[in-house]
Amino acid sequence: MTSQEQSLHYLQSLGYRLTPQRLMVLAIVAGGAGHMGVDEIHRQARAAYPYLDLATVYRTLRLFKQVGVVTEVDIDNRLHYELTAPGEKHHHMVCRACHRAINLSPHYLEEFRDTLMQEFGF
Amino acid sequence: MTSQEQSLHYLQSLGYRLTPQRLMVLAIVAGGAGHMGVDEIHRQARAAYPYLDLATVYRTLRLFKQVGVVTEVDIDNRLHYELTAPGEKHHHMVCRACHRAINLSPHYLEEFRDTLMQEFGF
DNA sequence: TATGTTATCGCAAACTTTTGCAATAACTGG
DNA sequence: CCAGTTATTGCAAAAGTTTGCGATAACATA
Repeated sequence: MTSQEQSLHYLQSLGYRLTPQRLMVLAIVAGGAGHMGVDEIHRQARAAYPYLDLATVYRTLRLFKQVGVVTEVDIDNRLHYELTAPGEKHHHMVCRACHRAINLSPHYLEEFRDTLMQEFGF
Repeated sequence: MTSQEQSLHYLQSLGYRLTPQRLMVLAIVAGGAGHMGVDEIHRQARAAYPYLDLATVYRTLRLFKQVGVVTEVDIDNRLHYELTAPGEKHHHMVCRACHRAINLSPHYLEEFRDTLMQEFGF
């Protein structure tokens, strides 16, 4: 069972219905690399499902976030989403000047964490 | 010198201008107890300054937040602001996934920044 | 105090996100 | 498999927030 299927089962177990719209949005977010803007998700979804409404995308993503399937990130005043990776710890850094977001590979974070642990004993 | 006056001086020292609108917004946020919604700030401000525009309130609060005079909080999909607790000279790092916050002393931030500059050319 | 420069303002419009509602489709139990 | 229940959808509109632009006012300099 893929992690996508797990998410869907989880939704169902909570009493939510499995709709084509939800499958589609999940697939797109899962397929994208890193955080995706709502607009981009909508655009991609409409390619295969032309009548899918923006409001539905927003509602779907809000639901996914609520149940923990997806993580919400605010980038330059716009909502972005990415699959929640239970095992993987990766963090974002958003440049305040250019608003570009970068994913920090664990390497630098670990280096940084080591420093923190030395100092604060985390 | 009150902490309000300190904030104003600080703004000026950064090259920002002191306008009646800014004085007003600062006074209102300082006067309110806890988080205040943008709407409420706007309403109160207009009582004394009828032509003050909502957009100006938004811009002012964004500026205050940027320079650290004020803290932004998202409550039920609406922006709220409160005076930043005086004396707080540390930085926060907030994990967007788990929402845990850690305080950083400037020293480690600088060290971390150096690493980032090397790698990403910021 | 007068003058020049330019940050800031008000206004209108754009943009992002949320919400109300009637129609539809997903699930349930028979 | 069928009918009933109700969560979900699409649409339209509202609500919240940001932005472009010309006019104005704050500050610096003399």
